[in-house]
Amino acid sequence: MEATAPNCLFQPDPREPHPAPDSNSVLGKVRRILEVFGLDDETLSLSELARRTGLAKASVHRLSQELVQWGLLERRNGEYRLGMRLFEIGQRVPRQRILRDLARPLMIDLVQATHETAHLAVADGLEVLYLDKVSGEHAQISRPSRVAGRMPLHCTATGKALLAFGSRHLLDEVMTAPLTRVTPRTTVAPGLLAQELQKAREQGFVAEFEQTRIGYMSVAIPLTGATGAVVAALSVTAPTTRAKVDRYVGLLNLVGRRMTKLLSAQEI
Amino acid sequence: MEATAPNCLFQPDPREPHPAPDSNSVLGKVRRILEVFGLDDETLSLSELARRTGLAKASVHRLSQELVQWGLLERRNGEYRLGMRLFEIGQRVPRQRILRDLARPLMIDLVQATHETAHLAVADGLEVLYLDKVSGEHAQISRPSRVAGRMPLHCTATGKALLAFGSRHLLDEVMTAPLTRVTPRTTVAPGLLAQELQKAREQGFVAEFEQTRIGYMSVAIPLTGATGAVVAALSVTAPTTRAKVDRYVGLLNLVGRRMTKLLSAQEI
DNA sequence: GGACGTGTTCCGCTAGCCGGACCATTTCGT
DNA sequence: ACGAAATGGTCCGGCTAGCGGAACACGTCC
Repeated sequence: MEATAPNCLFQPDPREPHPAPDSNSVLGKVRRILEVFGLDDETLSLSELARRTGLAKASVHRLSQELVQWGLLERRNGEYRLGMRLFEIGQRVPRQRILRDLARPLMIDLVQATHETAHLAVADGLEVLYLDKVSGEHAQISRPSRVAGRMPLHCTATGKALLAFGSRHLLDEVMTAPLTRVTPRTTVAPGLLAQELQKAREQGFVAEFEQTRIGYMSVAIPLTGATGAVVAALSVTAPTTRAKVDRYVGLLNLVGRRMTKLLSAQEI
Repeated sequence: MEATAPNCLFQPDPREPHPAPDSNSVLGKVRRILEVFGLDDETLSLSELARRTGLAKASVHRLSQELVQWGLLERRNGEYRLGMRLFEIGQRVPRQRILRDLARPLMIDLVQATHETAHLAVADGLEVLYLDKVSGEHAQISRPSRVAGRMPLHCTATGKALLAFGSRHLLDEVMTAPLTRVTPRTTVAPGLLAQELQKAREQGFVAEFEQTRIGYMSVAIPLTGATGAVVAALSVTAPTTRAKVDRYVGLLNLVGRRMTKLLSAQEI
């Protein structure tokens, strides 16, 4: 009954969200193939695919053919890339779709009231996973936050909200792992983080200044589901020069109450 | 060299976008498992999964376990549902991401100018696949169009645009298959459809009235990529009572020109 | 009580997967 | 120009991973 693979010796990424990368099952190979496509690796050749996955060229060829037939992979003059059907199926995942559909109108309200950017995120592993993002009209240059992007839990406002109001177990996991420094102002001392979270629990919200990206700050609140457990977090991000924390907190609380009502009717 | 499976005898759906459903390979089984989750089937039990896929219970059990470990499936008190990682990988598919990222700001402009709903779609099989949707503030009740949803090519404005300006091969395929009637006003006569498409080619846009949904009309234009080929379509949908076709056409053409410039710099 | 339904485990058989070796092209490199 | 070294693609015997019927342990409903 001991799942969660025993291979904890891993350099590249300190504790990834889903363990067990090596497995010579067919599914293991398929997994490797689909996951070597990075966020910006548009296309990969067959040889490149074989090299990165560590699989035999013949195996990659056979499996890729089948994946193309399914639509999970596409072929563009000899190169492979992720296929449209992957997007299609991905849009069906209920946890994401329900949260998104409920939150979207409220996020638009938030953005219209603040002219800044709103984020919706859930915890996945030791990171936040952004489910949606609505940008304000203020032209934002090269903001790297993107939908389905990830960031550490301990440096983002949404992450801290999920930690402060989420399960004890998750917090313990974060505390035992080393806290990576994302910017010079990122909280990397466990004690300090604990203080921040305690303050958050008292205030009901989290504010973070330049801990994720220099020049920007965020305010976040937790969103609770029908059972009362925290299921997601909602945030407003703004340049520090324009930061109006009190206003963001007021608006977020307003939106949060509406969201709680909507979520209590749903099964998440 | 004869790919594309020889099993053309299929009742359930007249020509589905991706052929070859039966295959006793591991990937074939996984495909069945992931695709029996309908648009609204939140969760399925193991037995239900085995029943719908036609696979042995033990096989479903084993594969599902591996899928849960990967994150493509999630388990909620005994029931299975599509997992978050599916959403995450799906957001990476380049064709969708590039089109969406480029079109999103322009779609927001469109919506702010019209207060109606904008759609971005591509052709997939004999259907349009909606990549994105931006709704106007006018409260729209129970509009079933959703992101990653599908509709026949021949009844929607976006679909007709993709047919009129797309590849000859695609048009032939649509013409040979029977044209399903979605509403009483749907064009089901091939000759009439051909006329509509010819008119569209002359005018540079497509308008459709209540052919997809009673009470609503749409105007669409094609979007051309770097090579000059049509890669997607953009539309405005409004209740027939508020329809201002000329205005929508003007705005769409404006946006279309900007989009063409953006797309010509990208590789789609 | 038994007759369902569920999820889970076991285990021997076999077919589906494996991957080294090989081939046909194209693209270098000097 | 000419190999050298890439590339994508195919073949096929060996073997192992996957298969699925059967049996299991629950819970639930007449």
